[in-house]
Amino acid sequence: MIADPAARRDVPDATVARLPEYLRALTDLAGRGVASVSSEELATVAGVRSAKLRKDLSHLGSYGVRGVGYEVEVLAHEISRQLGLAQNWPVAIVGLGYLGHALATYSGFANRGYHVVALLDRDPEIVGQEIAGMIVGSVDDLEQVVTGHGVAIGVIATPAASAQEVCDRFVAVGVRSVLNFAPCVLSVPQGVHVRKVDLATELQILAFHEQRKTESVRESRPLLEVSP
Amino acid sequence: MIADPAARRDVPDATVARLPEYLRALTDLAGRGVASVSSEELATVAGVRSAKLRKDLSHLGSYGVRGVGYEVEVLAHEISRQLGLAQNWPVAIVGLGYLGHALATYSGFANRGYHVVALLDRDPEIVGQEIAGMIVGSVDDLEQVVTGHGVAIGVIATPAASAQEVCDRFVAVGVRSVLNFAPCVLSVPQGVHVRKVDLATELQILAFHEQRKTESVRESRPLLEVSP
DNA sequence: TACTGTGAAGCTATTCACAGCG
DNA sequence: CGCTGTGAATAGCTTCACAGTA
Repeated sequence: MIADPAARRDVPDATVARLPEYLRALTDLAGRGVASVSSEELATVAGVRSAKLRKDLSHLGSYGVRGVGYEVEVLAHEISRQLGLAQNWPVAIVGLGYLGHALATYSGFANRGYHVVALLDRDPEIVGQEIAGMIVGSVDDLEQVVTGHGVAIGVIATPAASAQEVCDRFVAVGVRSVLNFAPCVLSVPQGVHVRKVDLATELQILAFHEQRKTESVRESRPLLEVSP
Repeated sequence: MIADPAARRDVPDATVARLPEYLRALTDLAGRGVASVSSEELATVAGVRSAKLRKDLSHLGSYGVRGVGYEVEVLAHEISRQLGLAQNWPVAIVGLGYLGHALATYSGFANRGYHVVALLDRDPEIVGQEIAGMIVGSVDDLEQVVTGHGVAIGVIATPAASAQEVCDRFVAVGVRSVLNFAPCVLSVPQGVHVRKVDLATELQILAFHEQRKTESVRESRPLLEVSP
């Protein structure tokens, strides 16, 4: 085995997706003065099963003490490091409708390793406004802003019709990570990461399950058969 | 077979999670006057592989024509039906900070089978304001509002500290589907569905990958070779 | 022919259950 | 002893490849 703490093991995507939640849980515990937790306790706070938590953490290395548990500070620091939260990533937000506005003022960003360095919009009514202590700039200056601030992550909160164009411009000046709130698929070259969040999608998934619950109560019979 | 409410592994979760995206793609195509698509074309618009699309659709039944493709209208209708979008689910939003505001005005909801019937907040400064054509009510009236409008889905956009309490009150008056934007884990009884969206989580996942890219550039060596 | 629908194979993720260690 | 870390077992998801069909 390798002693190098920076040794890059392969961390599964499913695990990566849960690390922020573990970090959030650990931060909560630290705030309440808890110094040490078992996998069972931490799993409860994070909303997963303890076996899954232990397996996930095992991909990062061995940061627990057998018979005791995990030191909250140590583990929080390690997860932060792996997520790269020490680096204060410069973020630019394009599109300052209500959602962009919400993102710009979201304290969760500043507190967790991100630094919103630019707000851009196309609408002359919005350009020049002050939001979250920053002046909204024109999307025309996107390239200059990205280059000037070394923006690493681009957030797209525009209508769907503009999203691909904004994305292309981000990519053209070197942005390789994009968070897309517009309800459309973005096409990007290899090596660029896009994550998509669609608020309506989430509601639709809930509605699917809600409908099943309602149906099974109404019909009180299995959904098996449909005659053709 | 018995009408066991737990006996529903009909449509896999992973498939359900993609149905809204397929529907969005189909709606786009319909808007552009396209009447028929192949799985290849639809998959491209939806951002997946055609084999996955076909497998997903096969869980809903057989709505394509071999040698031809899918009729856009027919397939859109079928997915809508399965997602329960004909039912115009009544939704209540609690917490009208910027995010709640964004959700209340999000046209994606009204257009896709949801009906926001109530906005509630705790802050007397916000109660009484008009947002998206509705008057914000007091969270004190939550029970009355939920019962009166038959709210099926509760959206929580409050700070983390209030989220569990709001959730408990939703559940106590019969809400079984909750969309949680607060950065905390909600505990709910069996049979209640919670979906969580955390904006900071999404950024952290991107940052993880961004960091890996940056590291591998800095070190400029392939990820394979690790000397033991 | 050109496409869908689907078994089967391959992969990834989760859970189990216990060895290993403080 | 109690708890972590992990191989092994299981479950779930994706991809392949082609049989089946309008």
